[in-house]
Amino acid sequence: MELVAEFFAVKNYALAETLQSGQAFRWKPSGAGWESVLQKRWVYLEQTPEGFEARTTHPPEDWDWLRNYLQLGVDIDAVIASFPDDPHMKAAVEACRGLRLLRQDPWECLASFILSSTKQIVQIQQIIRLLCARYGSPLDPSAVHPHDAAFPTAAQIAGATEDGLRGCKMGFRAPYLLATARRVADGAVDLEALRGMTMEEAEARLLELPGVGEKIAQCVLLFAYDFPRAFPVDVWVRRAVVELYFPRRRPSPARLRRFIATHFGPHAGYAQQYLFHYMRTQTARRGPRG
DNA sequence: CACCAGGGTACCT
DNA sequence: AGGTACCATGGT
Repeated sequence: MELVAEFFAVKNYALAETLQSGQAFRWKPSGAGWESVLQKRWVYLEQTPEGFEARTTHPPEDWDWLRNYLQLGVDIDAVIASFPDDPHMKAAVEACRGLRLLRQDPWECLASFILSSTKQIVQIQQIIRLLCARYGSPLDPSAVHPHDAAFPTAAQIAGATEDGLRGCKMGFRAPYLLATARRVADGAVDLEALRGMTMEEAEARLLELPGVGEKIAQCVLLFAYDFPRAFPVDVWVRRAVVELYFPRRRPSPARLRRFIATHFGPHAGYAQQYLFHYMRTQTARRGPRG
């Protein structure tokens, strides 16, 4: 078994924060870096002063799959420069300059966020670990960690039972994941077709799926597709926007939606991720109410 | 023990 | 359109 290594030069890429920022759930610390499984490949990443080093099995013809996943072509300074010029966004950027958005596989992203509802990130990671081990295809036995498995396909989950999925600790989310997996597996929904749609069309398709509401739809649009204005609003982001921008009187849901849709600019999704990270690290272990 | 977690759904006004 | 109970599970 042979490992292949490659160096990537990149500035302002906060690798650790990005991989643990609640977008993707399969990265775990390993040595001086991080490891995960992308598609059918085991991957290791380690930050260096000039960028980072990547290692993988199965010599790839090229590294485009990793460049795309890590979004190395994004000019993060231009993205940050597009944020609204207000003290709250400045503080969020200062808290972690270099936080990035990943570009994930649509099915893995969709399934992962169906499992995310009212769960803490560590628990989502645990559920997905069980799901992959029990339903995903094992990687090549010559891999670095022969027990690692790919994220299960929609067809693999569609072939499971609700009780079997509940055995992965996902509770009431099991019937949602099962029903959505069946719709994807039988072709009732084509996740690839969403790439050519407007954000509104793509969101409408996602909202048809069981267990997918506005928040999860926005997560998939932002983390798996190319919709930079998608803006997932979870409890942390809602708290951030309300406390920072509406300190006196809490806004009506309609007012809040209108503000979010207009205030954060063409890269609103990045702004959201900075606010999420800022809020979560500032108030870590201090309790939700601060 | 009470409360919370990258929510969605059914059902109420 | 806006509000609420309920849905499992594990952590604090």
